[in-house]
Amino acid sequence: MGHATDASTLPDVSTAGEPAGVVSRQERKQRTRQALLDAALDLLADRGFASLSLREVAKRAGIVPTAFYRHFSSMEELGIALVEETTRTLRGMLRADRTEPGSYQGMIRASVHTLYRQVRAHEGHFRFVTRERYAGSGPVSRAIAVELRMFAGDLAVDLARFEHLRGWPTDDLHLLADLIVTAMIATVVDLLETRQGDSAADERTVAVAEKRLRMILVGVPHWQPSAGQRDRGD
Amino acid sequence: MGHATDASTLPDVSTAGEPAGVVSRQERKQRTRQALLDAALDLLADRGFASLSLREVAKRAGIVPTAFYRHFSSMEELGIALVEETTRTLRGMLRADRTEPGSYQGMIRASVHTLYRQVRAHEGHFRFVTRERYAGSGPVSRAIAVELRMFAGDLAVDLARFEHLRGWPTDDLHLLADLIVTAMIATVVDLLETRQGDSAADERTVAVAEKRLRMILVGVPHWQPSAGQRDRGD
DNA sequence: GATTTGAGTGCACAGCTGTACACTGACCAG
DNA sequence: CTGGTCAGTGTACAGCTGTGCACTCAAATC
Repeated sequence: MGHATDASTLPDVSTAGEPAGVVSRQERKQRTRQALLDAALDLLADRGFASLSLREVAKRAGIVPTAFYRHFSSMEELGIALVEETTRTLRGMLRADRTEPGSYQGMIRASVHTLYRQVRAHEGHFRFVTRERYAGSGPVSRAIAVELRMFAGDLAVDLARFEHLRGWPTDDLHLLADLIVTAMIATVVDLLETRQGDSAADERTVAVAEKRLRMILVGVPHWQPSAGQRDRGD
Repeated sequence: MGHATDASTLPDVSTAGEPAGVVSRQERKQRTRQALLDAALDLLADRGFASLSLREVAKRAGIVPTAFYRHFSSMEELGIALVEETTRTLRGMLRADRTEPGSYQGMIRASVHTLYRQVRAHEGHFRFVTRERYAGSGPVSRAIAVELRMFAGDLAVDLARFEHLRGWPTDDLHLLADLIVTAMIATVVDLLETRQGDSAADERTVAVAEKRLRMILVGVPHWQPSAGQRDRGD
């Protein structure tokens, strides 16, 4: 990408109809930026983010270490960009899965399916996020925590539209939403542990994911909001 | 501990009634070993295990880097020892909390209280374990996974003694057990995020933990084992 | 066409890393 | 008293780390 023989940049023909090889300067920059993100993700396949060095990422992206700073002021900033990349579209997709609140069952199936497709399409991203979620007190973990809180917030709002949940206090609603988000994360982990390509195992994992959510939600109609504290013995 | 002026080793009086300063050789060794574990835990207060160097740990423990190998063949081995230290007593304590299966409520309260005391008494250990749980594919993460599976296994066995759960298939039982273990881990994380010393906040966190477990368990009597798949619309 | 901008280069530096090697000296068994 | 064991020492080395600095040279701007 740097000093090598690069025949793609023709002398004239400045702005034609967006051909593959010819690029503006800022487009070229963004391409290198993406190369850095992709390089980092590659290296993160079997290691933690903290053990990742700037030099390593730069080398794999095909640039010299010091050029890294033209794109990110630190590795942490790159990490945050990776978090954003992961959740950018997913949040909206999951919200869409709950637009018409029919049955829990339908909502569960749609959400799990969306999550499944998204994880399989971007394994590296989700492996990174689930790993870094608790891995330290750095800015990356904090960014992930913020994103997850937004997921849970979205969900709490949507849950409030359901029959049995209409009367629940906000605290209980958020507790349930957190429980569901946690279950979804567990599903992500399950999927990442399932060897890719084994579609039978995938179906099993998805079935377990749906069952897990049903198990959480089956109690909803029988929960008495914040009455609590009494030992009812069963 | 090494060449420094060490007045504690008196010339004679070999094996008296276990005074503090006088030690056998293997006892001295084990003391250094413990110093290494403690040093590692100190350093892990705000960083990931992977970013921990052998030299650093050795220095904080008061020995020279190469002496580290007298105790552990690698940092990974030390990490595994830390995992073991964390779960060694806890597993039995939690089992004891479920010896007489009275009510869910009692079981919940006892378990949460045990976990609470244990976390507060060994914050560093639990911070380490919750962080490293997903942090990579290394031997440490694997050791943690094994321990957690044992916790869940214990729990599944004990759950099988309860009224409504007697007829459940093993799969469903394990799913429920995993759900509960996950909730307990979430509680650990909550406790570690709660500033230590704020007893009011502690009580709130414990209350949330109990409520979360109740929310999971309230559905148990209404779950129809593996009937599933049908969309029952609520 | 002349000038400015800025992505990427190459070198340099101090500081850290794991670990090989030969060593010391206190403890312990004979 | 003698000799072996072994926890801990000190030196050394190659390889990696982040980042400062002066640079090139194509693209963008005037």
